[in-house]
Amino acid sequence: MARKFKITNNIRKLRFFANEMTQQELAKKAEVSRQTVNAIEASKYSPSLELAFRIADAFGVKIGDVFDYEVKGE
Amino acid sequence: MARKFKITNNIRKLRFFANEMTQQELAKKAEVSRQTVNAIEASKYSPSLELAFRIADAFGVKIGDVFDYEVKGE
DNA sequence: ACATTTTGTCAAGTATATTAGACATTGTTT
DNA sequence: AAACAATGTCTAATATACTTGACAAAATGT
Repeated sequence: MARKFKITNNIRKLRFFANEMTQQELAKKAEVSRQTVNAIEASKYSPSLELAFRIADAFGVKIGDVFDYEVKGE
Repeated sequence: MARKFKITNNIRKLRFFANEMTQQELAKKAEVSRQTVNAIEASKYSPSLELAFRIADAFGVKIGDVFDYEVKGE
């Protein structure tokens, strides 16, 4: 019955540790719009796998270091 | 100017090592249609991050063990 | 206090992922 | 050879991601 997953991310923390990189800068590095970065950081929706990779790349980390997922309820 | 990425995957190999698990079975485990599994395995398009996580989960491995990406040219 | 930057948010449009149904092809089993 | 399972592929519909433009709110700098 369609287990539900919730995807979480550490974008805020990663920006902080990257000398408080701005959403705008991240957007530029990942070649995506600022609004999209904002929405993803706020978990409004989850990105495509492609964008997820580009974001990880912008921080120089692995995709698993940016995004994680949890199975909701069991 | 919009670097191009290509996403690759090891689904075929992972199915093989999982006792030749069928696309149908993988589809069921990842709660996705068989056609989608087929298309993704053949790199016709890349999945959503959510589905990428579910596929990794179906094999009991990390997302980076299923998908990888390469920067095209440079 | 004023100006500037950063973030949050909305709406409407475009692009891409995912679906179901159907059928052809290939490989396997009897 | 006939039956069956697995894969490949197409089409049309629906869902979700992503875009631009614009404006308000919050934070930061002078």
